[in-house]
Amino acid sequence: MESCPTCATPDLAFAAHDHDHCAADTLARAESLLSARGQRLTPVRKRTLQILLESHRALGAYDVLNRLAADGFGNQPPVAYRALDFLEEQGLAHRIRRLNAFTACMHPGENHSAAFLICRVCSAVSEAAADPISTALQLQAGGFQVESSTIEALGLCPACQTT
Amino acid sequence: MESCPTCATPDLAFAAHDHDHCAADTLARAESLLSARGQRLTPVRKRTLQILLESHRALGAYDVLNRLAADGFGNQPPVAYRALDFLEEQGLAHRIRRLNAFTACMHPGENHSAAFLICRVCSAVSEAAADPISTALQLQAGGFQVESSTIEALGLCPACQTT
DNA sequence: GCTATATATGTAATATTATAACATTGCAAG
DNA sequence: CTTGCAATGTTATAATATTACATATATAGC
Repeated sequence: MESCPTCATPDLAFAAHDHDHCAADTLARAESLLSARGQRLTPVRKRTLQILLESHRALGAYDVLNRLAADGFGNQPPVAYRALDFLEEQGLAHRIRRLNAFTACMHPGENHSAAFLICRVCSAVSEAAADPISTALQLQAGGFQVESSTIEALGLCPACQTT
Repeated sequence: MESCPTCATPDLAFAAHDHDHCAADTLARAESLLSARGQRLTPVRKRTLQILLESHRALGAYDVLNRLAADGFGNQPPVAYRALDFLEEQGLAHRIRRLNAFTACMHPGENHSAAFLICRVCSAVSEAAADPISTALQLQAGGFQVESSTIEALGLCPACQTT
């Protein structure tokens, strides 16, 4: 599947863009990735991903759960957590630890460790390239062997700095 | 106050060392810092810091609370959270988001943004210099203005790689 | 020393986030 | 088909965190 040039912009989340297209494109890429892996995007999982894709924000598991329940799925926590955990394992969603919340991955299939930029004003969450940061981290870590890293920045997105 | 050369070793937490000395030294530095700032290290706060300083691990707020209660302090969550929040504000403790837990700061008074190395085997937590990592992060962040960052690595400490 | 004020602590109640355990359903390979 | 595994539903509970308000203690100003 071809990657959309607009959607590949690094801080897409903070820029005006055709969001319907952005979400649809990401969902399509997710479906294709999963089928290539022999994994199933079941109704709850698909709906969960769609919910996350509606905005470039992080949603709490219970927010997701309420949405799912409203759509006729189960309304107990494991329903949401299982779908979210699945999406995370498959690299289609990320957990934002700072917020105890989840956000859709905007670059599914790409090398997956990401750094997150969280705007404290508009709550948008954007992914930045983590590679240079991870490299710096492993360097500082010395003899410690890094297996997975959490890199999250809280601050002001370009738009919210001026307002 | 003079900094202890042994205690200043970067991955102290993972190395064998005179821990009583390490803890006492850090506590003394904390007291001197606070008094210079006109802040009070009250009994609960001091005890909380001592509890954190007993090991190079992160403790959950409720673990701390149980210890405090056993020592005759209040046994409701705010008792622990307030002490921990105070210590964090003063740069004497850090919250490890990945673990929903807290750890004593081993370099109080120094430039206070840190990166954490968490050993998944022995649970030791060590601080690494965050500056080079923060620099890389701000660089990748582009127009986003980073105000505070969370940098945590999960992996294997030197000792646990060999065993 | 007193007293007023601000700071800190105690406590009750509750909100929020997350998991364990087990029953049921439904798809899929043989 | 049917057997087995993956996914979902549901109940219950654990773990983490905050709000709100009452009480106590320290300190500065008198």
